[in-house]
This record gives sequence, structure tokens and C-alpha cells, in this order.
Amino acid sequence: MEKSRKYYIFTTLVQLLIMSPKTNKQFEEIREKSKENILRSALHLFSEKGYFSTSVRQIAQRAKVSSGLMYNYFSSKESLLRAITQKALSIVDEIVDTDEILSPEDNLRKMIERFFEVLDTKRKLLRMMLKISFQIERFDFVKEMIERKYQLNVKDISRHLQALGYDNPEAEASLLIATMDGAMYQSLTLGKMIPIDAIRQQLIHNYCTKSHTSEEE
Amino acid sequence: MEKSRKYYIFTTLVQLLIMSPKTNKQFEEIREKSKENILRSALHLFSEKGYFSTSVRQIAQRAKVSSGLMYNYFSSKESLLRAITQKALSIVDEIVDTDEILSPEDNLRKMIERFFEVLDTKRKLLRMMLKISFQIERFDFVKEMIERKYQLNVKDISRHLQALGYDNPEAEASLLIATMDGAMYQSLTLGKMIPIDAIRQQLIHNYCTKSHTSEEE
Amino acid sequence: MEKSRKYYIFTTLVQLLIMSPKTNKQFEEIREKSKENILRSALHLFSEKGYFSTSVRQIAQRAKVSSGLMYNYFSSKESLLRAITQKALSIVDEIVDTDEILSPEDNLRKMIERFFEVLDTKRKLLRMMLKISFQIERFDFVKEMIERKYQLNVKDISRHLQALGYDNPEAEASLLIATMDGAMYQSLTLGKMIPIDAIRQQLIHNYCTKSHTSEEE
Amino acid sequence: MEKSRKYYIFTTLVQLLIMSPKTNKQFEEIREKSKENILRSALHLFSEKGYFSTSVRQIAQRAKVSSGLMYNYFSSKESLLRAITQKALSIVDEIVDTDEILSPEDNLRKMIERFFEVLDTKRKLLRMMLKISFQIERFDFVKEMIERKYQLNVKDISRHLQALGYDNPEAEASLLIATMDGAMYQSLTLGKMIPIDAIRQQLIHNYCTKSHTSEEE
DNA sequence: CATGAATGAGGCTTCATTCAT
DNA sequence: CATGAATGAAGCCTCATTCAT
Repeated sequence: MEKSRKYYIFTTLVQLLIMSPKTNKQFEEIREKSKENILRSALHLFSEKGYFSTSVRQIAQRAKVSSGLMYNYFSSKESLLRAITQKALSIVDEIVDTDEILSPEDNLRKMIERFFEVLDTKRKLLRMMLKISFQIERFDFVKEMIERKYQLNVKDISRHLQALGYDNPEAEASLLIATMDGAMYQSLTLGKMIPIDAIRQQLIHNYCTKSHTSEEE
Repeated sequence: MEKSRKYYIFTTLVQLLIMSPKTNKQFEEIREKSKENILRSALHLFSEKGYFSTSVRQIAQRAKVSSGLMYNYFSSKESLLRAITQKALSIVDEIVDTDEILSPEDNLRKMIERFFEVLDTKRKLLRMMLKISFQIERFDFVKEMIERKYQLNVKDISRHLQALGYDNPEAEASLLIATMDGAMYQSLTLGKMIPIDAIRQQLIHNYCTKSHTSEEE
Repeated sequence: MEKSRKYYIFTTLVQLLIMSPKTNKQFEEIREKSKENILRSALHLFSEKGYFSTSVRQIAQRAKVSSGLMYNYFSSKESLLRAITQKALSIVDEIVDTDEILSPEDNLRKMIERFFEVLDTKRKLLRMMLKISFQIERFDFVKEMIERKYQLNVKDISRHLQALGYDNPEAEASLLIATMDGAMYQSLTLGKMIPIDAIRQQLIHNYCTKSHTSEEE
Repeated sequence: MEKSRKYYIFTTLVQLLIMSPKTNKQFEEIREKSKENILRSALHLFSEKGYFSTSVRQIAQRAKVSSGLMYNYFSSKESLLRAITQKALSIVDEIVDTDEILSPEDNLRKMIERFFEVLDTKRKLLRMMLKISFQIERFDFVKEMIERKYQLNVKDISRHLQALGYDNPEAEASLLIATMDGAMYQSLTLGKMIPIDAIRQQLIHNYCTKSHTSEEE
């Protein structure tokens, strides 16, 4: 008991008073590295097997750390999920932004192509996001962020469509976004059996060709 | 009284020597009722909280039966899920059912309207399916079922589109299905903020108007 | 409620007052048949899979009756086991008895051969007995019966051996009985890999040949 | 004090950067102790009440650990049984171990005496093995293990008997093993009423006396 | 800060037993 | 007397979490 107490006293002292800034920095680095490690491992497994089918032990094993270590960085498994979700959303953020001095067709084309590129390259992240968005109703903040994004996109796209002469640009924008979401959903769940390239080309063909100015012309 | 006694004697003899005390039909009814009861309870909870977050005990409690009873009707929790999934997919069947007497436009319109009607009335079932579809890795049978459906739908719809003179009916069919899936996904996750009616009308407008026979006119 | 009450009144009346002796006899026969049926089914399954690995439902299924029926004849699963054990012991009883006006050699030979014959023909019964004797310590009466039998056998056999001139007939009798028990045990647990015929012949050769009167003669 | 402080700093650094907080050896010791603890508890209960009548919870309670701990060391209850069985059979190994410097008589005597010694000192283990052997249908691995042992023993013993001039050494070996198994079975089930010492002496007398070279002399 | 042994609540499932008909 | 649906206790096992070192 005495021994144990001393040990903790000195651990604290070491941390607060004695250790040089350099050592502190070292610790910080180790900390960050471990945390990153765990996050990556968890993202992979959540995306692959889902949140509930992934155990903390599996995450730790994949990250090659002990299973108790996670609790140094995250207060619980759910808190880990929260962290990953936040990180994931921030990455998605970078992707969706747009605007340049292009023609409406080109803007639409660019957006569509970028969307499918992301769908191709960030599958793991997206799959997890999709899963999360559906498994954890409790995560209101996820819903909020998605809602906000949705509104922005509709406004952006309908502007382009209006410029192209669409009769009902807002509805058409909603349609286009629904199509892309659907393609994403299908591709992420059903994988290769979805003709994702054909869908992309058809989308571009339908929306990014001049003659579309009016349908009943 | 005499008559009544005779009646009971007969009943007794019949029961003892000839037929089971409870007729097969009675048992059948009881079974069907219990099974339906459990299925409904499970569907509600799976849809609300997801498969893994719903315990067998919770299903039983909601159905107001003992926790062991489920195993009289389903060999496991997963088997229960399987039954619900099958039921859900059978509903999808009704959507795409083609009526040969109608014109291609009308067939498409009918399909689209049926789809949105189902989306409106069977939200619980669809929400569960969506949830399950994200845990597809764990449930091969779900994947198989959905794949089969998907292929059939593409074939059906592309036939209609071909009749309408579309250049690339298969790609356009995939696109249409993706759009509907996307609308479903959005509606089920984001709820009322999705202009689902506008999307439906726009879809019908785009696909079920004669002059669409060709885009490069 | 009224209906139900009437039903039971009349059931009773039928049994007590109305039904002819003939019908009573019929019932008795049905009863006996069902009971026998269940006992046989249980013996088979207990012998094959053991008491704990056999469920009441399995017994009922094999007997082609409902699982509740067992409780009309036996108050519990254990009570059923008790009944079977008693029946089994009574059958074994018939087997072990002996005595005639034969020579000691012949008496021994006869006993040995009979033992191995029983071992060959009543495997199911014996296997269950062996299992029971070891799984259910609570069944004191089993132990008692076996003990009594053991004492009798030792006395019988040692008398024969003494007549044959063995120095230590009691010890030799114990040895012989142990050997037979061991052969039985091995045969019932390990099955065909035990050279049961060779053991039998060797036993007869060792014990039932005149020149054995003394070993160091 | 200064010195002490330095010491702890060092300890801390070492722990953080170089070695695990608890050394591998420490963990190994803890594991071994816990495992042994659980094995002992399980052996006792299996031997006393049988495998199926012993619950994992009971094993844990007797070992004074939590009920989940068993699964840190054994993948299932059956796997625990497997471990105990293996241990038990390894003891049997020691019995039959042959010493080439000795005469055949002495080897046999040694074997027999060792057998009865084990029967006297390891009753618990043997009782468990006997119990398990009656549920062999459920545990293929037990059967395999015992079969292997049996074959080896027959070979070993028949070699000795052949050296002693027995006509039919294999059959005689089978007989001898059957006798020992029978003595074991009787002793473990019927306890003190079996004249186990007399049996042992008689066995030694019969098999380990020179003049036995031939029976038909 | 890092480890992994230990905990124990809770999940899925089985099954002896009851009971209305 | 016979049925089998229904019960619920208890079993095996998993896993998030804690804690001594």
C-alpha cells in the first residue's frame, strides 16, 4: 500500500514537475500516434463489420495495443465511434465544396465526376458514414450536419439547372441529388454488381448536354 | 340436459380415441397468431433500434410473450430476421409487377407511383431493410435476396424504356432505380425535409411523357 | 367458464359412471401401451446419448407422442430414469442366476459364456446401466443392488474355484469378476476395437482347463 | 529522497518506452496460477457431479473467480474438459512406462503396482475419466485418446508376456488390461467393498512368477 | 502512459414443466 | 387421456470496462 501510494505520487510529480519539455513532447507524440492508430483501426473495422460486430479487443489487436489503452483516449466504445464520425464528416466536408467560373454544364459535370471519384476512393469512410447514419439515431449531430449539407447542395445545383433552362430546377436538383445518393447507397452495399460507371455516364449525358435546355421544345 | 350429456360423451370419446384434443386447425391458428405477433414486434424494434441493439427479450416483451417462445417459430434470432427480410422483399415484388395491357409509359408511371406509395405506407419495413442492408457483410442471405431483386428490376424497367425509344435503356434503368433508392434513403433518414412529392412528380414528368421518345431530336 | 366446467364434470362422469368396463380396459391398454412406448424410447436414447443429452421432447418424438404425455405417467424426467433403471435391473437379474449339477469347470464356463452372451445381446440395456451407475450418485438403490449381486457372485464363483483346487479362491474370484466387468466396460465404451472374443476364449482357457488345479505343481 | 525520486523517474521511463508495465514473466505466472486454479476446480466438480451437471458458474465459484474468466484460458467448457482429459491421460502414460533394464516379470510387476498406486492416489481424476468415458458419444476426442492409449498398452504388455513364454500374448494382454480396468471400475463405483489389495496381489502372483512360463507343462 | 487479467452484466438459446383445450 | 403452445429458469458465452502493476 505504501509502495503503491508512493508510486502514484511520483508518477504525478514526474509528469507535472520534473519531466523536461522535450520528454513531454515525446509523450505527446506517442499519445497522438497511439490515438491515430486506434482511430484508423476502428474506422477500418467499423466500416467492414459494423459497429456492433466489432469488439474493443479486435480494435486493439488490429492497432497492436492493449485493449485497455483505448480507455486512455476515449471514455467508451461509443465515444470512439463519435470521434470517428466527426473525423469522417470533416473529410467529407473538404470534398463537397465547389464553385468556379465554369459554364453550368461544366459545373454540373465537375460536381458529378467529383462525386463519383469520392465514391470510388473513399469507400471505407463513406461506408462507415452510411452505416453510422442508420445505426445510431442517437447521434443527432450527424443528422444535423447532413441536413445542412443537403440544403446547400440543392441550392447550388438548382442554380445551375436554372441557368440551363430547366422548368423546375429545384425539383430537378432534388432528383439529381437523390440519384447520386442512391448510386452511392447501392454501390456501397451491393458493390460491384452495380454498373456505377454506366450510371455516371448516363447522368452526365442527361444533365450536361446543351440540348437539354427544354424538354418539350 | 340429456342431449347435452350425450354431446359431451361424444366429444370425450372423439377426443380420446379419434382426434387430438385441440384440432389441428386450432393449433394452426394459434401458431399463426403468435408468429405474426412476434414478427410484428421484431419488425418494429429492428426498424427502430436496429438488429443488434434489439435483444430477443425485448422482442418477447413487446409481443407480451415469454422469451423462449420465439424459438418455437424461429430457430434463431437471425432466422427471425430472415423471415422479416423475406416478407419485406415480397412487398418490393408488388411494386415492379408489370401489367402487360398497359403502355410502357403507364407501366412506368404505375411502378413509380407504387414505389412512392410503399415508401409512404411501409416506412417501418423499409427502414429495417435499409438498416439491415448496411450489415450485409454479416448476412449473406440479405445480399443474395437483394441482388436477385435488383437484376429482375433492371430487366423489367429497361424493357419499358426500350419500348419508349431510349438509346441506352439498361443504363437509364439503373439510373432510375438508383434515383428511387436514393429518394427512399433520403426520405427514411432525413424525413420531411426531403421534398418527396416534388421528386415523384419530376420523375413521372421525366419518364412518363411521350415526347421523351428521343433526346437528340 | 361454464362450458369448461361442464366439460370436466362430464369427463369425470364418463369415466366413473358411464363408460363400460370394456372401455375402461381399452383405456388401460392404451395407457400401458403408451407407457411402454415411452420407456422404450427413453431407454434407447439414454443408452445412446446419455441422460443429460436427451431431452424430454426427443423421447416424446421418438415415441410419437406429445411431450406433455410423459407427465401423465412419470412425475418428472428423473422419475422416468428411475423407472427405466428399475426395469433394467430386473432384466439383469434374470441373467445372472445359476446352479446346476455340472462340474466346476463347466459351471464356470457356462457362467462366462452366458456373461459374454448377455454382453453381446443386451448392449443397449447394459450401456445405459453403466452410464446411470456413474452419472447419478443420488440413486443409492442402484448401488445397493449392485453390491448385493457382487457379493453373491463372489461366493458362487469362489466355491467353484475352490473345487478346482485354487489356493486363494476368493481373491481369484474377485479377479475373475473384475476381468469380466472390465471387459464389459471396455466393450461398451470402446466398442469394436476391443477383442472381446479373444478375451472370452482366453478366460475360458485359463479357468476352465483341468490342469489348472495348481500353478506350481 | 533525491535518489528515490530518480529511481522512480527511471522506472517510469522504462515502463513507458521500453518494457511493459507488468513483465511477461509476471503475466505468465498469473496465467499459470489462474489456469491451474480453474482446472483443479473443474476436475473436482466433474469428478463429483459429472460434466453436464456441473455449470461453468459453479466451476468459477469454486475457483473463486468470475464466471467469464474461464474463457480467458479455455475457449469453451468442452475445451476445458479436453484439457483435463489430456492431463489425466498423461498420468496413465506414466503407468505403462517400460524400463528396459528390468526383467519382464519385474516390468509387469512394476506396471501393476503403479496402476494400483494411481488407483489409490488419483481417484478423483480417474473417477472423472470414467464418467467422461460413458459420454464418449458426445466427445470424440476422448474416444480417440483412449483408443490410442489402449493400443499402445496392449503392444507393450504383450511384449513382456511373450518374453515370459505365454502362448497367446496379445489375448493375455487384453485380458490383463481388462482386469485392471475392471478393478478400477469396481473400486471407483463400489468403493471399499472391493478387496482391491487381494486383487492386486493375486494379479502379481499370477503374472509375475517365473514358473508361469508355460501352462501345459 | 500501457498492459492484459479479471469482472459481471447481459445476450442467445435450451429445455423441463405446466395448462387450456 | 392427449396435445403442443407457452413459460421462465438456467446454461454457455461475449464483451465493454476496470484496475493493479
